[in-house]
Formats: sequence, structure tokens, C-alpha cells
Amino acid sequence: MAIERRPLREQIREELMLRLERGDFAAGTDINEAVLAGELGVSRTPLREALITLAGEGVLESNQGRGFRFAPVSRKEFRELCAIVAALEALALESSDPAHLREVAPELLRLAREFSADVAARQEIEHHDDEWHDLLLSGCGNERLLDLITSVKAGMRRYTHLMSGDGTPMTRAAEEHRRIAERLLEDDLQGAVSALRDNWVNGMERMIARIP
Amino acid sequence: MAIERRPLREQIREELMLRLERGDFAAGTDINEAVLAGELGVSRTPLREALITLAGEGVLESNQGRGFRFAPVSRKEFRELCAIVAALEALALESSDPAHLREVAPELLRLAREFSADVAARQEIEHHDDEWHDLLLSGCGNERLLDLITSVKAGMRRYTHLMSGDGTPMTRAAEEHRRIAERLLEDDLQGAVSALRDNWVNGMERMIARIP
DNA sequence: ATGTAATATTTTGTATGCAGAATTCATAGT
DNA sequence: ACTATGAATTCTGCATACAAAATATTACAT
Repeated sequence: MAIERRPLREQIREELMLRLERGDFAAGTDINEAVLAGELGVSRTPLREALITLAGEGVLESNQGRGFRFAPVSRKEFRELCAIVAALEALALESSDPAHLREVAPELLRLAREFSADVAARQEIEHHDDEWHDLLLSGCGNERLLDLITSVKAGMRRYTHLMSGDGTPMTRAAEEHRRIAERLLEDDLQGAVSALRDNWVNGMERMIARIP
Repeated sequence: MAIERRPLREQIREELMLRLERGDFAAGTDINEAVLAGELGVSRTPLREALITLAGEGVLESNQGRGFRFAPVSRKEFRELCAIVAALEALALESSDPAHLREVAPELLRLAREFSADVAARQEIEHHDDEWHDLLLSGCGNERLLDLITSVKAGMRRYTHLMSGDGTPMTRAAEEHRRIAERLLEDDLQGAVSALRDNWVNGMERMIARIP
């Protein structure tokens, strides 16, 4: 068994993202470093390192002398983030290995179909959606691009817990996933790319109304 | 006079980027935190904070127990970065305010022309090029996108000092800038976008041969 | 001479300490 | 009662101290 050796700052970052998705912190609230460090059972140093990382990803803001706080949410920013991820994922799909795409297309289709069937809890649906997109882009050799997508998506997770548990809109996402997979099966890469763009545009429209 | 109050980590980050562009550090070399902190006249704490930020931008790598080091360069990564910035700038241009674009188009054209005239030092040319692109995207309201572009470009600066002082290829870039500006003058946004993409593709091809 | 084990040194990762800025609270004056 | 002013408190930003991991060095056996 290879024991795990990771810097505290990374574990802290993960834990904070987890809490953020659970909706533990309201957007716009200040972070008290000493208190949070105490809760997590670590010192302020690695905590601050994690906070700086999150600030770099847009999850937090930092003001001189005033420390860190969770970046406020807005429809404008959500729109911006969706546009960015759409462009990045489109690029990732375009620059993917065609052979690999052919290979995973059936699996993508299967997942999209079984996804539309079950109507589960929001968090599970989101998890499923994330995995689907990961699989879709698994043939992209541009590692920097994949890292960037992950990072921008981290910034979007501030919004996920705002969308409460209504299951209906998620089934439409499954349809869009199905369409993307079908285009790939037909070797229609450009069709798949524009279907992916549609998926992000529609996903945005579906969610944006719920943002305060 | 409003006195400046900025965190040390930001000033340190700037200084390190400056040194990086000057070619002070070779790619792949380890960073000794104590030594570097001593040189900069600061403690290890804000230095580490700056290093973590730079690692988030892809300028540095960090391995557990082994600290930070300048990320090695490769043609593959450079290609990847160019593709990413091309896509992001294209998106930024597409989502710019058309009225603003009409307004700055003449200035962009003027700058591109006077740029092709003077053959200056590489660093100045790059500076000019950066400013031109900044002006081009100044009408983009997507702030997150502009930040992201800045961040990815920071990662690319590892490569700039590798391209030595040959002036010839830069004049071709000016031609491309001229073409982008002309499209904007004609209100041909899509034409400008694809000219911008060409600019990045060609710029990449021009530079890539010089990477070891 | 070479490889290996034990030890010393260096260097990172984390915790703690301290100075100063920001905020809060109390008090005085109107 | 309300605002303004100043003291007290809280909290951040930076420096320093400490522990553990990694690296270098030495001693020893073959």
C-alpha cells in the first residue's frame, strides 16, 4: 500500500471546496483564518496557502488588510464562466484524438441514456454530469487545457448549491448529452462540438434564473 | 498622493516574472526558498505565497518535499498554450461591444502600421504586441475571461526569452495585426476573429522552431 | 575502487509569534 | 438621540521557529 503524501494545502483546498458545494458558506462572507484553521485542525499557514490557491481560481477574493472572502455570485459572472468553459471544452473536443472519440462514443451514449432514466438527487446528477464531461474530453492530449477547465469549473461550483433539487431540467441535459454522443458515433466532430456548445448555453439558461 | 498598499506576495510575483522574462532562471531549475527570500529581502512566507500563485498559473511546478521549480519548456506545451490563448482571445473578441470595436479600430490600424515600420529590440516588440492585444480586447466585458487570458499568458512568458533578437518575424505579425484591424473597420467581426486565430497559429509556427 | 549503511546537513512543510492595520466599542460633545 | 472622536480589540500580513523529509557526506566492508 502506497501511503499518501500530499501537502496540507491541497487537502485543505479539497475540504473547503466540499464544504462550499454543501452550501456551508454563503457567498460574500468573510473568512476568519484563525477560526477556520481551528475547525480544520491545522495552522494558519497551510490554510492561507489554500486560500491563495482558491483566490487564484476565482473562488475567493482577497483585499489588502481585509483577508479573504467567498466571491459574491452574480448572473453576469455565471454567464461569463459558462461562456469560458464552453469555449474551452469545445477546443478540447476539437483537439481530441478522433480514434479515441470513436472508441468512447458508445459508452457516452449509454451513460447519457441511463442518465435520462434515473432522476436522482441534485448532487449525484451533477457528479454524473461531471464524469460524463470528463469522459468526453478524456481523449484530449492538451493537459494544460484540461487543467484550466478543471480550474474554471472549480470557480463555478460556487453556483451549484444555489440550484435546488428540482429534477426536471436535468433530463434535458441528458438529451443534449445523447445528441453529442450520436454526433460522435457518426464521426461528425464539428456537429458534436456545436452540440456541446448548445449544451453549455442551454445549461446556463436553465440555471441562471435561480441565481439571486 | 494615494500611497500604495499591496501584499508582498504580489510584488514578489511581479519581480519573479520580471526576472523570468529577463532569462535569469533556466527552466527546470529548483528554487531554494531561503536563498531567494534572502535575495529579495523578504521572509519565506510571502515568497512561498507568490510561488504557490505562480504554480497555479503553470509557471512553476511543485512536488511534495521537493519544493518548487520552474516548469520545463517544451514545444508541445507551447503549442497547447497558443491554442488556449487563441480560443480565449477569439471568445473575448466575439463577445466584445461592437460599438467599442468600431471606435478603437482606427487606433489599432495605426499602431499596427507604425509597428511594422520600426524594428526594435525583441522585448520592446513583445511589449508593443501585448499592448496591441490588450487594446483589441479592451471592449470585452467578460472580466473573468480577461483575467484568465492574462494568467495563461503569464505561463507563456517562460518562452519569450528563448526567442532571441531576430527582428524579421515580427514584421509579419504586424501585417496580421493590420488585417485584424481592417476587418474591424469593415464591421466584419467574424473575419477579425479568424484573422486573430491565424495570428496566433502563425505566431506559434514562427516561434516554435526556436524552442529546444 | 566501489557499493552500502549510517550519520550529518540542507531544505521543505507546518506551527507559532509579533507588529500593524482594520474594526468595534465606548465616551464625550452637540 | 446622534454624530464624532479615541481607545480597545480583533484580525491580517509577515517573520521566525521547529519538525520531518530529502539530500549529501562519511565510514566501512567487500
